[in-house]
Amino acid sequence: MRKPKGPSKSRAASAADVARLAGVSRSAVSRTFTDGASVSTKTREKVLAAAEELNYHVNHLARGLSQEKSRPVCLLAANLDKPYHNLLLDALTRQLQADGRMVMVINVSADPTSAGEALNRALHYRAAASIVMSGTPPEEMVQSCIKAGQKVILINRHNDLQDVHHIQIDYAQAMQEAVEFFVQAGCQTLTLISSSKGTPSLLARERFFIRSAQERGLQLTIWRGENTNYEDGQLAATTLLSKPTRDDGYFCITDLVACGFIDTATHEYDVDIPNDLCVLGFDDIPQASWKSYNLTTFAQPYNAIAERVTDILNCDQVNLNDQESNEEPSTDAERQNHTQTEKRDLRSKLQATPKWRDTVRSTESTLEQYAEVD
Amino acid sequence: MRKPKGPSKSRAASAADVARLAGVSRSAVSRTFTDGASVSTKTREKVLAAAEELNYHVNHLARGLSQEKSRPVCLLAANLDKPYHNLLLDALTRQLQADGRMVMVINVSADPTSAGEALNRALHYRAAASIVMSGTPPEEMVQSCIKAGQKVILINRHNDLQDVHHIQIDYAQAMQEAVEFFVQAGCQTLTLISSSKGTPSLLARERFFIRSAQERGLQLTIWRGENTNYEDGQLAATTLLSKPTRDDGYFCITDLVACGFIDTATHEYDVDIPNDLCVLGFDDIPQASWKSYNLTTFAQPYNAIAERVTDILNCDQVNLNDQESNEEPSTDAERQNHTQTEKRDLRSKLQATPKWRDTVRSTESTLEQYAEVD
DNA sequence: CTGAAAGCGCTTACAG
DNA sequence: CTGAAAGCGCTTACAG
Repeated sequence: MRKPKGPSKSRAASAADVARLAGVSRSAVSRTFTDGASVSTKTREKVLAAAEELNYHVNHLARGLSQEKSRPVCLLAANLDKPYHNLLLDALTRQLQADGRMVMVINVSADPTSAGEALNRALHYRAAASIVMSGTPPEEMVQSCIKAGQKVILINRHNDLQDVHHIQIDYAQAMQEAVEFFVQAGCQTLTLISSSKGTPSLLARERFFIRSAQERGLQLTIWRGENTNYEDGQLAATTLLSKPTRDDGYFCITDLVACGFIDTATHEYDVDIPNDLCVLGFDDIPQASWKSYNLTTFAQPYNAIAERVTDILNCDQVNLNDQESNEEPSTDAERQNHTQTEKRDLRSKLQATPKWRDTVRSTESTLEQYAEVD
Repeated sequence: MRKPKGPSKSRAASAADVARLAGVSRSAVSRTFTDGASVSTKTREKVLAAAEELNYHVNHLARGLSQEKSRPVCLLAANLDKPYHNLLLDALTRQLQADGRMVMVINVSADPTSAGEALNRALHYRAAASIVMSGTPPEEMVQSCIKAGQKVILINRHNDLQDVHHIQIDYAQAMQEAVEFFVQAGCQTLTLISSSKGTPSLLARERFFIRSAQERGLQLTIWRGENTNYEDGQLAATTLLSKPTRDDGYFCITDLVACGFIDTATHEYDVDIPNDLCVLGFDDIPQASWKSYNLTTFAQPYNAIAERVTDILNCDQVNLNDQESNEEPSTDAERQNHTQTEKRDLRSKLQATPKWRDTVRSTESTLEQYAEVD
């Protein structure tokens, strides 16, 4: 009930206020709230009491001016209405928070220039890092960020930029397993339902699927819709199932496409999956396990990706572009090698794991081989 | 190729650097990047050129120390893997960004204490506002935020806290329309499938639905699952459809529940919707329109909510808790009234709009009355 | 362990 | 229109 005196001008208390009330220097206050700093128990308690009374909270905005760790991390995300992106966003925000990071999410709309604008914002807020899970920022913006001392992490979107960190899924193995699924189910002819969007991960999945199908000597048709959404799957079904002959198996490049394909196949073409034909998806979105779909698919390693991100953030390894490094200079060959190795390690860890469900005809052996993981 | 001299210590350029290069004072630099400030064209151009060369970007972290507008806004969100939350998050981040705000998303997990921790973070980062779309932060934390000069906005989660801004949907009307749907479809007995979670918006929907059903003299059963997810809908179907007699209509408190209910009803109980029974959902998540569900539901006014939020952020109306206001003092009655009016206005604007689809038996008249909105 | 001082980058009166 | 100066809140050597 009793109101405390003093500047209640609805301005938050500062370290100076606390110092005054506790009768110590502002350095002492600062030390009390700094992890490894040396303060006597007595001082610390006085400070803590004063802080409590004034409802003091260290201003991380100000702290960020000198400490890199309390600077924000930017997350460039798009398609926030799509399940895959949500799952990744969920995993990333959890992990980054647990790591003590403040994460600012930048919604990168379909507008192709917005990724650049987002990176610009990241620059303005002195982000410790920019994590790109959607969009393709222009190369010069990425370079600006790196020059400003920022780490840039690209998730599932390989390009040839120097000095950026990449986190990628090993699509080669997943696509090989995908083809194997179809083979086990007795499929001879396949259709790959993809998109002409041409994002890096789409292209990678396509390439490896095609290669694996060829290796297995299967006949493969490729169909590409505009996007990778439910509607694209519907259109694929309408187009492909009207043809005089149907294939044995259909690999949908995303689960969303698979859901649309299955719905139209089932409700409009009276197709019985997996008896008439086999369907496979990718992403393991929640809907894939819904009864109407029960889709065999591949789960992205969402949590592993998120852990990778914090690993990268926490290694204060000198930026690769710091050419005039004053550590023991290594030869170009060695540097190259080290980077190579690191990339390979990283890649080898992130595997998409198969989720066996009922849209591919099963055989006992495969069921065993690909037991549900969790 | 040629490297510029100077401190390329991978430290970003500061206003001082720019001033030096341009041969002007740092005030001039500051003014050049401040909207209404007065700088001569000549100075501005020199500054701009120097800034360009040094790749200078105003440090918003530092700016936030004195300017409220460039301070971040915090968004407390949970269930980032659920469609409703994604749609709202999408709308909010878009709108806030368009308004020039930096938005930091805090993932409030199921842990009940995490909402408080999140608000604590908001305090540390001197957020201009905290927007709560999930979780129930403890009252004292909310008060701390407000005392620190922060605006607190609660979305769809009414409570009795003073001085916080509320954005709410008018569930009364939506629930009345829901009951009307069932009546039009010829239903006499209804079941309300809800959850025992007891969040404010759930309770409000329940209350108004019950009231409307009573007004219409319908027989109503209430069933509550643990949550409001797909699995809860499945369990509801298993439980309710095993009973000796079934009701005519089932109102699912969320679309996710409705999807689970429909899937189990269709695939396990061989129910034909809407001929055997009618189903209604709430939220209009993307899956509601998928062919397997084609669910009649109510769309949350996502964009209107987001616009409301920025409206609140941009009105610099003195905080309501500033009791010793030095404006012309108004009577308590007047203040009260004003707040009331504002709340009513706000509420009247945000309506859930019905989306007519095929899970309720239709009659021509209702089809006309509730034409698809967009 | 502790305090005075300089520094991080900005903005905003205040004189000119 | 312009610059010197004080202020926003913090941290981090530097002496003691």
